[in-house]
Amino acid sequence: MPATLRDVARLAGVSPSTVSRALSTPAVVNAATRARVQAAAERLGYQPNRAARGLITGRTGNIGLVVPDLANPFFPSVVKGVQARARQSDVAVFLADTDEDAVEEVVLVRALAKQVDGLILCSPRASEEDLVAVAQETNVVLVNRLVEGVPAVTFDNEGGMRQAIAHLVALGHRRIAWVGGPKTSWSSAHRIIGLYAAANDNGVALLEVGHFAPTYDGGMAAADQAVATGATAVVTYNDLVAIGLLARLHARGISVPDDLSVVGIDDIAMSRMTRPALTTVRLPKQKAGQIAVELLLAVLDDPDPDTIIGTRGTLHGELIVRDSTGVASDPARP
Amino acid sequence: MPATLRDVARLAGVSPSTVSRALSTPAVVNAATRARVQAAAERLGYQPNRAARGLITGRTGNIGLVVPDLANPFFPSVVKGVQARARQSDVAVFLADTDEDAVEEVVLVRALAKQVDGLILCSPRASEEDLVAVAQETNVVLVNRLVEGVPAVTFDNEGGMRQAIAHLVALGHRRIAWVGGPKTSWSSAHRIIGLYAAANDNGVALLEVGHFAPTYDGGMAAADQAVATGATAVVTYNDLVAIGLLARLHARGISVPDDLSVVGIDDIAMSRMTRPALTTVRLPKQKAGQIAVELLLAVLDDPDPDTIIGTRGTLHGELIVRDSTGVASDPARP
DNA sequence: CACAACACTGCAAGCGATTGCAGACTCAGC
DNA sequence: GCTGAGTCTGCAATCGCTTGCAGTGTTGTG
Repeated sequence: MPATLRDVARLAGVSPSTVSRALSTPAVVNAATRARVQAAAERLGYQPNRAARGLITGRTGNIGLVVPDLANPFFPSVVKGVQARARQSDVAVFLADTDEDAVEEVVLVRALAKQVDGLILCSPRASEEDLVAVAQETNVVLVNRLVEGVPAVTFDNEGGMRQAIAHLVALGHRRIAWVGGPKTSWSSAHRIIGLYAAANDNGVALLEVGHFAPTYDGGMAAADQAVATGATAVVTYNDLVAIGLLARLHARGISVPDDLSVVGIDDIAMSRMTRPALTTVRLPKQKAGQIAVELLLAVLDDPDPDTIIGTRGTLHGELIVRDSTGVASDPARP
Repeated sequence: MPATLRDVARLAGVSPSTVSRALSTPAVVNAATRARVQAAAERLGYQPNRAARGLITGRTGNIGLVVPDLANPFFPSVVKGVQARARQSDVAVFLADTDEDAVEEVVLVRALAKQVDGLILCSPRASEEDLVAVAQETNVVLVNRLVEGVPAVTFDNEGGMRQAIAHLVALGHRRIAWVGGPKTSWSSAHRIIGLYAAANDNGVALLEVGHFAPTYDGGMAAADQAVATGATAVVTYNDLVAIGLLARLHARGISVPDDLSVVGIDDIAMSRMTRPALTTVRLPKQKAGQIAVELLLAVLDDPDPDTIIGTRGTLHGELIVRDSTGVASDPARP
């Protein structure tokens, strides 16, 4: 039913090969012919059949995007960034949600790999070995995870943590608690490194309160332990955790920021809607998605390993001060 | 690099056609041969090339999913449902986000249509005519929107609204405000119908306060007008709007539910995290995604228009009572 | 004016699968 | 023992497009 290359060729009075060239390698065909072909294509509303093209070129024009959990508002933002950038380059994106399951993730990735030119793995939960293996079979770009030899776009965790600590220190905080994310989380591990560095530089005591699910309930679970540390401020793995923490603190009658300051990370939309509104480190999530696509496109055009190693983006966060942080309470008071 | 049909054929000592049949129409080939072929395929890790198959069968094994805005937590839930169900049937899903733009939506749909066997349009913003046109060119299933002759899965808006009103009436409310969604929203239009029906049956005065963006800011904007109606309770287009409304009410020192009760619709994850936690009508969002896939799959298998007309799912909502609703305040008091 | 260089265009061979048609073989029935 | 039905299997065409190679026509140069 839809017009084929032959139809265009017939209408333009040229051979199919000429049509093909006129459309995909315009430079190589005579200007007059090209115009005729383009007019014909236009008139017929010709759209090349992707399957046929893919069959011969080996490229599908599709990319895959794998995220751990769409219900976590962090990821939809990244997805939007990917979508928008991909559309500009006329590539379609397959989306897959792994439900935070590292095993499922690898299975899904393998399945998707066959149907796409490349994959963007956002905050993958899989092991480093698995990721390296996958990266060898397919074109892969990582987001929010760094693995030797695999192109990636990450956030400057250390810088973000430094901003958070500097802010808290300026408010007089000297004992700061850290609520960690999942044990296997790459970003959780790296955030704490930045945190220690900043804490050391500022003479601040950092109190770790363990690992929690990156969710509202995780935050609820962490709250009491965070309070028990005697810290005057707490930094959490992400905003969702901070929001859960806020809820539990309120339930216990602990006032934020009067008794305790809270800082999140991500700046999801919800964070400005809480009471008090959450101070947080804003991560350029959409931007990350966008850059990831650009990286992937670059890799596809030039799969030279040497070039790839260099292609790595680090995005900087920005401290957003809202109402959940205030001057340190007198630790002697309560 | 990957094994092809020929490779399998060579290894099994049969012709490619036999391999093809052994794998996709097992019944038609001799048991012994079939076993040999399957063993060979297994050993080579053979995976049929989708592009090649698609070229000849005209089916891609992919479906497209179009949503207005992933940043609205309602949609990720639907997407998850679609994903999960699609994966079971080994179909991949293309995701597209239209940014709430009706024009962009149609463009995107047309572009996607070429690469998929069918489309799921979730809460489409496009006009009825456009949707009908698209449905004629492609296999389409609608979610949260009804258009004559197009298979769809929708929510029982009337039933949901009845539950909300019944709840409020039981609490003594007799003047109830309605904060509408976007003018072009199908569900907004249908919710108000249900609302009027329920209001009439219960001798309740329904006060409309106009149309607002389906967002937190929309809710903020609507709050003062809702208060000005003198209603003792307000029902909003969705939870996001309710949450924005809650925030504005709090800023104005209006207590919920003491001074005013608030009911949302959707039950997004955020709704249990607000203060007070939001009473709302829970919509089975994931389920909707799942059913939509099943409908689409059914349509693909049997594109007979007569069958299609019948295939229509209505999902029922469930009132979730939390803390934003209480007994009606004495209207004379303020 | 002859010849080389160049710019276009067309032919035809695939890419990897599916499928209609016909040939080969088996087996039952007479 | 021969025919006909029935069961498998293989041949070859085809889906729509890309691309190496060869052929044609044009232009420039000596």
